[in-house]
Amino acid sequence: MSLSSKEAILAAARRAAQAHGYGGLNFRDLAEEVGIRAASIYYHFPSKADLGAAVAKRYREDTAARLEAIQAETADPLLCLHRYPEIFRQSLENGNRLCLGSFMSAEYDDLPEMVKLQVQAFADVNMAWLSNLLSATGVVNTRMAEQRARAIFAAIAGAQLMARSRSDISLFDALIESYRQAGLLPA
Amino acid sequence: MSLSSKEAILAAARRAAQAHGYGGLNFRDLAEEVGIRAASIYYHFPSKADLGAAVAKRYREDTAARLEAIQAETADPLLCLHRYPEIFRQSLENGNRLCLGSFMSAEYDDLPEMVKLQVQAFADVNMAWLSNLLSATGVVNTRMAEQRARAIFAAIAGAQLMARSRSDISLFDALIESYRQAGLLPA
DNA sequence: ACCTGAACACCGTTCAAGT
DNA sequence: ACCTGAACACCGTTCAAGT
Repeated sequence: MSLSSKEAILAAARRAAQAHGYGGLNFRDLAEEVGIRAASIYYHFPSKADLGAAVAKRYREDTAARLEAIQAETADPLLCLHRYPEIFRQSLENGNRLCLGSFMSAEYDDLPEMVKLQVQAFADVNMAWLSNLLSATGVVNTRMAEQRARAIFAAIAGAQLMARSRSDISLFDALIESYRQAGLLPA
Repeated sequence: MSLSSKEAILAAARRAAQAHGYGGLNFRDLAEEVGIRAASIYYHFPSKADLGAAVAKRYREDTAARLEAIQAETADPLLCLHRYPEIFRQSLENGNRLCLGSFMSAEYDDLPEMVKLQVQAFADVNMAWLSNLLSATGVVNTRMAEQRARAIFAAIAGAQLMARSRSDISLFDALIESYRQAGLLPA
C-alpha cells in the first residue's frame, strides 16, 4: 500500500530541503513529485512555515530513533560513538544530501520561528546523545562530555558539508578518520 | 570619495550572500542598497551567475590577502595557526554572517558552474595555507599536513555554522578551544 | 475528506530602449 | 558609459468549486 498524501509530501519535502534548503523548497515541484497540485498541499499544511516545521520535526524524530537504535544494537558506548558518523554518511549516500539541521543552520536568519525551534531541537538531540555516551565511556569526565559533544557534532557537520561540496563520500570518511587520529573522536 | 557602482554592488552582494546565500541574493534589495534600479545591476554583471562568481572570487582574494597578512605579521607558524580562526570569527562579529564558502557549499547543487569553481578555489586557498603552516611547525609530518589541514578547515566551518545558528560568538570560541583541547588544533 | 483551476500580489530576471 | 521601464516567469497563497 502506498503512502498517504500527507506522508508523501513530508517525505518529498524532506528530500528537497536536504538538497536545496528551506528557501529552495517550492510547492509546485513538491506537488508534481507527489502527483497532486500545489494548492492541494495547503489542505495538509496551512503554510510553508508549517510544512517546514513538520519536516524538521519529523527529521529530528527519525534521527532520534536511529540514535536509539544504534544504542540498542551496540552495548559498548565506544562502539556507539564509532557508529555516530553513519547518520551523516547516509545523507551523502542518499543523493549527496546534507543534514537538514546544517542546511537550515545556514539559512537560520530567514527561517520562520517555528522552524528555528525544530532546528535547535535537532542539534540538542544529537548533542545529548553524544554527551551521554561520552560520559559512559569514561574517556572524558562528565563535566567535559557536553563540551566535547558539541565539538564533535559541529566538526562532523563541517565534514559532511565539505564532502558534499566535493561529491566525495570517501572524503567524509577520511575527515572522520582524521578526527580520530587527532583525538577529537575516540579511536 | 565613494565606491563605484560596481564595487558597491560587489560589497553589498557579499554581505547579502553571507547572510542569505546565493539563492537568497536578490537584485531588488541589492539595488536599493546601492541606490540604483535592479535592472542596472545587469550592466555591471551580465547575470546572477556572473555576480555570484565575482563575489566568490573577490571573497577568496580577500581571504588569501588576510591569510598572507597573518603570516607577514606573525613569524611563528604555531601562532599563525592559532590566529586562523579569526577569519571565521570576524564573519560572526560582522552581523552574525557565515563564511561564504560554507553557505555556498550547502547550496552547491544549485550553484552555476562558474560559482562552484570559486567555492572550490576558496577551500583550496584555506587548506593550502593551513597545510603549509602545519608542515612548518613540525607538529605533523608533511605527509599528514594536508590531511590535517582539511580536517581543521571542515571543523572550523562546522563550528561557525553552529555558533551562527545560536547567534553566539562565545560558542564559536568555546568550540575552537575544545578542538585545541582535543588535539585537532595545536594548543 | 480530499483535491483542483484560476486568480492574486509579489519577486527575480531579462532586454530593448533611453540619456 | 550607464541606467531604466516594462515585460516575463515563477512563487506562496487563497478560495470557490469539484468529486
